[in-house]
Amino acid sequence: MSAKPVVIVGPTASGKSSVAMAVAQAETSASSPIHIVAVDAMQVYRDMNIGTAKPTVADQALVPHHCVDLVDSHERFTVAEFKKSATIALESIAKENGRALFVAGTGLYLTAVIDDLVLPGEFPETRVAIEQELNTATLFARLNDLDPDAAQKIERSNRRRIVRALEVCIGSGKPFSSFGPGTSAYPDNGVIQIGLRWSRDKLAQRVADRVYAMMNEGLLAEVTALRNSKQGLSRTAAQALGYKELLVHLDGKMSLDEAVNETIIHTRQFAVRQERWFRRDPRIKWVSISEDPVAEIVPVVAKHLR
RNA sequence: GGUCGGGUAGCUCAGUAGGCAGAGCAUGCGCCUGAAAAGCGCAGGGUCACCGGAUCGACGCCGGUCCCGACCA
Repeated sequence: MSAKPVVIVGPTASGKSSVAMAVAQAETSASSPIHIVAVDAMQVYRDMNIGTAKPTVADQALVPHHCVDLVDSHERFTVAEFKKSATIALESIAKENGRALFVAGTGLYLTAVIDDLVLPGEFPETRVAIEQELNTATLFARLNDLDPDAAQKIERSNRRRIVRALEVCIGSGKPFSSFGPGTSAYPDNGVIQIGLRWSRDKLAQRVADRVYAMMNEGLLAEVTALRNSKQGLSRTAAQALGYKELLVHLDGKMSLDEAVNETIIHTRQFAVRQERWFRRDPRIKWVSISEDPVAEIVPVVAKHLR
């Protein structure tokens, strides 16, 4: 990494983006402007704006943003592309003598960048061959044979992780575990991370409020347009919260009310999963918020940006 | 008013020819390297509507009460 960013982490609907905007505008030293980098697996897709809570055009005009709108919504996108884009963004920010402020909701993407995860590469033909085997237990046994260290860290029912580990072992000829300690190493990387923490009840309320607000802003129309586009949505984009559920509704398999309620539940669950991911990282400085994230957090972030 | 269903976990519902009460979802907790807004695991949770009866033993059988639904009048 060229320059050390300051990172704001927190679950969805915690108010990360508004904090970042406020910080960036408060710190308008012309010599070293703040750039916001979105570390978010869904804001990378163009034309998915309302449901991903993407920074608005107005916000993007006020403060330079990075890692937003990187690909079309029918395209495949993975951590590797993200890591590349974020690295390029950091370089260009450094070149402009700016300061990078990360707004991070996707833990894996953040780790990939700030802890410089080594991505072992992809081996598509190998993967296809592995996928032929339908019995996950058999795959697990094979992995346990090739790379016992990796197998030990994976639940034997987690087909997804088993397949990927096997893909790397067979494709690269080296054990998956030889590529590094993984996502839970938490090395001292010098990056300051500040976490926004809400009580569960308040966060749940904010999630529900935000989903209703998105509906009022026209999320249904946005999803309808994407659904009608010739290329459709990529596998990943089609799983985005709010989009996934509204697509089911548009297929006539669920009422609109149900789809909205499901979106609220799934978003709440996602927020909890994000909290669980981030709270394992001992390097994060947590700040509890009771009412107003901007008022309560901006001073903390600003202090670290000096 | 009558007949027939039904009342079991927060929700939707299984269940037992009487023998320690189940699933899915939700909730809590944990895991996480190319789909990560994804994926996987573990856990808590019940006066089986209420009252009485027969039985060694009742969520189940018998009698009554109260609720809900459908149909009939």
